[in-house]
Amino acid sequence: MPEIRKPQLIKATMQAIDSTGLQKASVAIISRYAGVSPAIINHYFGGKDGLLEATMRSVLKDLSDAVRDRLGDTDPNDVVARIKAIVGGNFDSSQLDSKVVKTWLAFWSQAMHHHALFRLQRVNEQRLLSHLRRELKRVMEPERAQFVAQGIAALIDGIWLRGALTPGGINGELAQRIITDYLERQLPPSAITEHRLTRTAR
Amino acid sequence: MPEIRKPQLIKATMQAIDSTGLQKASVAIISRYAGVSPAIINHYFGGKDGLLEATMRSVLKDLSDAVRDRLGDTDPNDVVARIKAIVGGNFDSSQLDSKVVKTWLAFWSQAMHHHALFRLQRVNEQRLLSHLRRELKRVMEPERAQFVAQGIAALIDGIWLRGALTPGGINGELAQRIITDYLERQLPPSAITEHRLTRTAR
DNA sequence: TTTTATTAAATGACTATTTAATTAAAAAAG
DNA sequence: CTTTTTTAATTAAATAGTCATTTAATAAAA
Repeated sequence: MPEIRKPQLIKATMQAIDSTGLQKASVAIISRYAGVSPAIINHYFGGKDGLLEATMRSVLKDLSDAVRDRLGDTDPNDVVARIKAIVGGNFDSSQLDSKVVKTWLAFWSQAMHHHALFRLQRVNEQRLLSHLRRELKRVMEPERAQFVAQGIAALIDGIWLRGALTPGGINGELAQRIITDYLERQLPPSAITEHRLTRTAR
Repeated sequence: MPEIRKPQLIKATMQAIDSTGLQKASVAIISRYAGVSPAIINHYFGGKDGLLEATMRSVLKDLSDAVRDRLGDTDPNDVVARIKAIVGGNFDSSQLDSKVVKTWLAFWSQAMHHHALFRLQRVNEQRLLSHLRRELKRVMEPERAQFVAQGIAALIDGIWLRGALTPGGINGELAQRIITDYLERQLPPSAITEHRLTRTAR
């Protein structure tokens, strides 16, 4: 029993949001994108809300996967590389697609009035902070690590948000440069040395 | 002929967005907040779109005013103070109000599908960048000034966006600390000295 | 008297969801 | 294997409601 309809409808939801905005993404329009009857949304998701929640879950999972994959490819002791992996995951090409960007933003504003979406978004927000803090704590005091983590997280979201409004879209490469620059100016000299030694030693 | 209705309806629009979200902010609900008939929205704004555009204009103007006021109180030669004024304006108490934050975010996501709103938002985005760049160019090379301006702008928007999802709201004081810290690490030593001398000299 | 402000009511289009019916697939029984 | 029975998938149509906007009328102001 291959559940083909659910991903199909989630993709259609993102297409609808991309082309007309969440405001006008009615079940009629979404189901038309998927080439099925509107009633099928209720059958598989229990209603429009269920579909929207599932769509957001899907977007969050893709981001989470992109970060996890990149972290898996780094030396567990190379703090700088790991932070760059986290940043890179957030600016992965899968995250820069217009469909995905507009869906993200739509849900971000929607989350403030929808308990379920709010909770999802908040977990995601805290996870980014937690990932960054865990790495930073290895090269600076905890309090400072928390501070810098908030800075990096803000840079990620801010660059992403500003890019969403730019006609050309998000410049992932520039994003990496800005955040790497920030990170290097925050690291104590000892951490940079340690990092380089570690990398050389392997 | 005191045009009392327009600001009244704009305020009602923000109240509606604050309590139910833009999605459900119908002309019926908005006009109920204002205590008038729905038809009056068409009379004064030509339609719902006109009202939304006017509301966004109002929000943008409040931000612009907050920045301009603070810039007016600084020494034109004190670069650091002026950048802090720009940042401070963006985190002015008027900008941290729940009504305003939710309205901002709603329009941000709406702008992608609405020519008029997109243009407004983009002008605002570019103005922040331009303000920052103008100041930074006095203490670093133009190319670097552009780079740092993008960093500060991203930090402002990122902290603001993340704060919007936080139950406690935006922490304006922490925002200033993070951004000031960023700025100080970007300034060449000469600029810091210059700044301090200028301030002492007055 | 002419214009402006305001509203109640009507309009027609669109909303999400439900119902009932139909088709296709899977399971069970022969 | 077939045939029958049961379950799941899918839809067209109906429902009840909300949407923004228009119309026509009334009240107020100029």
